[in-house]
Amino acid sequence: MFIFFVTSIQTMGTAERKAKEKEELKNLILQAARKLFAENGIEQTTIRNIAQEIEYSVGTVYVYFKDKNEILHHLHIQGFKQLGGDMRVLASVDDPMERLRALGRVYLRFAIENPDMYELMFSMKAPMEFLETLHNQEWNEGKATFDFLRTTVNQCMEKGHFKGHELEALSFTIWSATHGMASLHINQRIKGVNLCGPETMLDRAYDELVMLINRA
Amino acid sequence: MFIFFVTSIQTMGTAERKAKEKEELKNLILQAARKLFAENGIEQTTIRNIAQEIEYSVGTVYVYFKDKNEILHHLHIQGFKQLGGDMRVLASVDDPMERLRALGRVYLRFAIENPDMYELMFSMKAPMEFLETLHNQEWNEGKATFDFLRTTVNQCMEKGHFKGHELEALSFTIWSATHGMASLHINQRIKGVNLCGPETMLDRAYDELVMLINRA
DNA sequence: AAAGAAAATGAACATCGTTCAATATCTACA
DNA sequence: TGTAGATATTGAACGATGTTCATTTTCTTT
Repeated sequence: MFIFFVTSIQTMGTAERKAKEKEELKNLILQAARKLFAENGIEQTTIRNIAQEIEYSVGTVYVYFKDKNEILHHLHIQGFKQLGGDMRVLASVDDPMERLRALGRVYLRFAIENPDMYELMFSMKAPMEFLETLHNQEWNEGKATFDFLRTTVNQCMEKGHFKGHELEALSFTIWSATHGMASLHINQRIKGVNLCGPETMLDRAYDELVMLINRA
Repeated sequence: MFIFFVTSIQTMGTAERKAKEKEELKNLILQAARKLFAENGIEQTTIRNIAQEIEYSVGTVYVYFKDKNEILHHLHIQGFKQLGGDMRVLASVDDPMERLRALGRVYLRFAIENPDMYELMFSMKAPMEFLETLHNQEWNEGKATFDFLRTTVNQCMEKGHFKGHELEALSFTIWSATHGMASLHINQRIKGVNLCGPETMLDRAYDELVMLINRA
């Protein structure tokens, strides 16, 4: 599919080096973007800020990324890699019910510690809009994360839990409940609704969910 | 605190009329904003659009509203009034468990039918940021809505359900689960995760939640 | 060393929310 | 009824944003 016009034996060496340099700069942009996100939030981070951070011009950023959505999409993938890593730690937990309960706590901790990243992954339009510009591209990151949950729920079922429930729908319900807590917390919708601190409320609420799940 | 300099007997009449006219124009702006929201979405709706819709200048909008956040906050209140009205219909349902189950369906239907309004009410920063600019102002809209849920859950407890659960935390958990479904649906995070249509998935997932609740 | 390819630049454009001096309209009273 | 003062409305202008692209700079090959 790709045709390279090779004009000499040495050309291939420099071409590889150039490709590596391009990749490095691309990563440098993403790294700067992520740093500025963590420092000032996504909304406050502009293309000009990113360019200034890596000491390149604005136009250069657009040489390496089609638009801001593509940058956000790449960071959204990085976020899923981090969350995936956090979740894989639980692979060592043998009892599926215990793993399921721990999974939600890992998920919630990730959301609380990386609120901007979480919003990018599960709320913002930008990364999904970029996904739509690609043809036939599916949301593999979300799929993989959900698969981990579904597999765990399935193992719970095999052990006799969740009788009468549907695997797919129940997994989605559990995801929804946990995501809902994270979402309401990040979007500051807990404030004013209860008396205790929002993080305490999250822990208590998750305990309630666990109680509901344990019964089934 | 407010001092009116009244210069004649008739002054009060015209002052009232003026106040009413101001109120009417304010409502006209909100009405136009809401119409444009429904037509083109919140993100695509600009102050200039709103001004053009009501055939006033841009500056006029800023005479009646401090900034865009204030407009969004007013519409966010309107949304809660509508949702509150939808929910109050269920006051006639005697059995609290039945009312609780129906409450979630009403909530989900509202979210699906008014996605932009829902986002404004439960996700966007703007209305909460405006709330913070006010002095000592709490999120009364959210409180009132949550109270309806908490009251219902409390009545369920009085009938012997949810033994061992905490009222406040369990209510929040149920809200989270339902909100999570709405949020994932509106933010297009269901696509690609499952095979069936997203709305079918929502119904199935809510049924699973109901099963969990019924057991407790 | 020079020509051609590749990379980097930053001024310029359209649009956004927002401001405010200037203008237009209306009100109250002689 | 006419006029001064209050009130309401205007829209050009500002700064910031994402984005584009003709131009310039740098690198590569011969």
